[in-house]
Order: sequence, then C-alpha cells, then structure tokens
Amino acid sequence: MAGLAEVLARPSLEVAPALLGATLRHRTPEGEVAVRLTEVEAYAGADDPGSHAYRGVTRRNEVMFGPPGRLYVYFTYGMHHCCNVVVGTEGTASAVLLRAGEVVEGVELARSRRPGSSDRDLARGPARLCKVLAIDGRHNGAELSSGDLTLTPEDPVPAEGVATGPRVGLRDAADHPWRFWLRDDPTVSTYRPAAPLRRRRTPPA
DNA sequence: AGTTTGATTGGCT
DNA sequence: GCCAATCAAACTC
Repeated sequence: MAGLAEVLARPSLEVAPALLGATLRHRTPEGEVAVRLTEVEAYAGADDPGSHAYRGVTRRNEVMFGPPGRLYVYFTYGMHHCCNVVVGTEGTASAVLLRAGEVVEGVELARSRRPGSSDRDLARGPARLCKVLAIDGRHNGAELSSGDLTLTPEDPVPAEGVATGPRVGLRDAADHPWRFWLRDDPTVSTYRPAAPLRRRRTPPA
C-alpha cells in the first residue's frame, strides 16, 4: 500500500477513487471513531465551476490553496459541516469531498453522536460523516496523520468495484462524473440532483 | 447594506 | 415528495 503523501499528491480525479476503502480515524478524549470511506467527490480547483475555489481565494477556502494532506472543513446550511482532503500540489486548490463511509470502529461513540440513526446511516452523507467523527470548523486546516486525525490508505479497489456518476447537489458543472463510490455498498448516500430554486419565503404584500 | 443561496439533513404529507 | 432550519459567503444594488 502506498504512503499517504504519495497518494494525495496526484490530481483530485485520480486521488478520489484511490481513497475509496481508506480509513479516516479521529481520536478524542471520549474515544475513537474510524470510518471506511465508501463515497467521495473530486473537486478540480480554480477551473472547476462546482468548486468553492472557483472564484479565487477567500477566507473560507484558503486551506484548499495550501499544501495537500490537510482537511478543508466548511460550514453550510447554517448547521452542517462537510470535510474535504486537500490533494494535488500546493496552489492547485483541488480537493476530495468525503461524502460517506461505514463506521468500522467506535460504533457506540458514533451512535451517541447521532442518536436515533441506524448504523447504516451513521456516516451516510457528508455532514453525517463529519458528525460521527466529531469534525467541525476547528479542524479546518488540520494536517492528517500528524495529530488526532489519521487517514490510512488501502490498496486500490478493483475498477469493477468502483462506480462513478455526477456530483451531488451542484447546479454548475454537475455533468462531470466526478463522484466515486463502492458499487453496491449500503452506506453510499442516495443521489439527489441539485435543489431546485427554493420558493421565496418573502410573503406577498 | 440588503438579499439570496447553499458540496444538507430530518421531519412531515 | 415537499419543506424548514439557520448562518456565512456570495451576489446585487
């Protein structure tokens, strides 16, 4: 199995499928939870209209422009965190969104962080994955494999075990098949096309 | 400076 | 299937 830095140094479209089956582990004082990645999405940087990096550096996305091997965590919908692994070479702002996984260690702790969830759904979705791993804004910019967070790559999954399709929830650049998942894995999230424009909440006059 | 939207989720019809 | 929650970033004056 290749080392982490070696795996992450490649373009996001190559790194994304290579991360399927890898394990992301977070140690906290309460204990440890590990998730085996089953679904990811590639984001190609400044040229990718679907990427947060598309419009250049901002305070939110600056971590994406830094060196690979760090976590890019963003806050969305006023309540959720989602996390990416920064990949490629410094300055390319490419990243891989971790969309879903299977909890393979610390199941009880994971359950306590998402009460009421079935085990299958514990990390089935990008915000759920962050929740069971207790990843939030404090981990934005955190280096992997040098502290509480560890990302352990696995040997590549055979090509026939990997499925690809359009990225989820994007209005722009949704047509590229840059989402990768383990075929037939029950913890892969259900595909939802981009949310149609929400109806105005402003009441009529 | 005010408005709209979002790499989502959970709850209800 | 539809919709609200809830806030920061992006977009429009």
